[in-house]
Amino acid sequence: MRTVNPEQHARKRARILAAAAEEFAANGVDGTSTARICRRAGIGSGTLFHYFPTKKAIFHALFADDLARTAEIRDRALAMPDPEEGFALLFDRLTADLDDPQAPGLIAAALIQASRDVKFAGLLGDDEARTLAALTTLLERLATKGRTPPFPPPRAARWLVTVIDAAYLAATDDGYDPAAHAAELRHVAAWLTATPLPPPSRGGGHR
Amino acid sequence: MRTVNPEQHARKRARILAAAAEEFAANGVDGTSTARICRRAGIGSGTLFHYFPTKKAIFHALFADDLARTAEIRDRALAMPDPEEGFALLFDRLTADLDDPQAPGLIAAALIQASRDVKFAGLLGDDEARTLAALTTLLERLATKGRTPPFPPPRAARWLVTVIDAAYLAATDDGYDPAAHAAELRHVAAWLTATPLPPPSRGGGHR
DNA sequence: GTCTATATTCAGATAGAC
DNA sequence: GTCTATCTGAATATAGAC
Repeated sequence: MRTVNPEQHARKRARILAAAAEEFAANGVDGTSTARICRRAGIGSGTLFHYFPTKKAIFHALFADDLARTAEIRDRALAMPDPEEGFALLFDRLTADLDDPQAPGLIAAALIQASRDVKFAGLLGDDEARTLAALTTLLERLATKGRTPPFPPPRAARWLVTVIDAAYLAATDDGYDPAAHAAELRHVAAWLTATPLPPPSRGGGHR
Repeated sequence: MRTVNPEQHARKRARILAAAAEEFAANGVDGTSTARICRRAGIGSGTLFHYFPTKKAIFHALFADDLARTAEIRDRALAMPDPEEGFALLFDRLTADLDDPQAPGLIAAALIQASRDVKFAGLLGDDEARTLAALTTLLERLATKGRTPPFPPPRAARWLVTVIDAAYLAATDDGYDPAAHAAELRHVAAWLTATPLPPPSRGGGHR
């Protein structure tokens, strides 16, 4: 009998997700029809529902894949003996997609989805809570080394996340220069955390 | 013959817009049916389309009303002899809706709409460009008084707007305290602009 | 009320692994 | 040769703008 080829399956799944991301980023969840995703992915509608049970599930998968990788890096950062290194690692991850032109649209779509889809809200909320906790811990460790940010660690962590989110949104502006923007963001983050950030580790984004 | 009562007309129009704002903020444009707006506004669908030609037009009106008032205040701020006072006035306006729970949803809806609706994108883009220009001018005037922000005025203005946008989005967090948040935002803004901001002028928001 | 758009289903066709 | 993964496109039923 025929068996499932995991590699092939994963490839096609990724292709569908890429097509869906483009559509969702441009038109939101409700503004995207499954037919458009199919057309862009070059498949029939039956195939789409062979890989994902519902349109909502496609959107969930798009984020779940990403959040899983973030969780990994978060743990790695917390396990590092040097908090400065850990902080830099996590910061790099959180800003890795700054040059992804789809980011603003996907964030907007996610915001709306979260207000209507409890499960999805939990997915995002959980991740955010863990990220805030990790950043707080790292900032507390840095504080014992004499680094005192303008706000107490939990609030500094909150503002850091806020500013990073803001940086993603600003990618909609015209005349947007990812490199210059990233450099400025490092400057703002350094002030917020009283921690100089080393130049970004080359190696590129991850999507 | 029966004539229109302008006051009554405006009242009902405002009521429809309020209902629409609530729905759009929670479900986005595509996720909101005109039927839901009608139900919430307590009117029939015929009435809705008597006041607005299309669903899109309702969304436009929601923002156009607000942007017109912002434009007014922007001009007033630029005309002030003391740039510090002008800056404070404009800043207060830009942050006036921070305690509006609908703000995050409406911003998300606007982001998606802007990517699909050229006219709407123009509406927002125009306003943003004017606001950036006004802030830049004010920061330049402040610079001549010895206030030197961490970035040159156009970039400092850009970051200020970006951070304010982000502050609106952060209003989705639980445990969100508008007052504390606003105070911290003032601190961040003061650093970004090298300008101490006086305590917010009481008088409340405007929506 | 009308008329269009669209998520999801289904009955079937093809083809690779055993 | 059989069994199942994979894929298709028409059919359905429902919702929603106007």
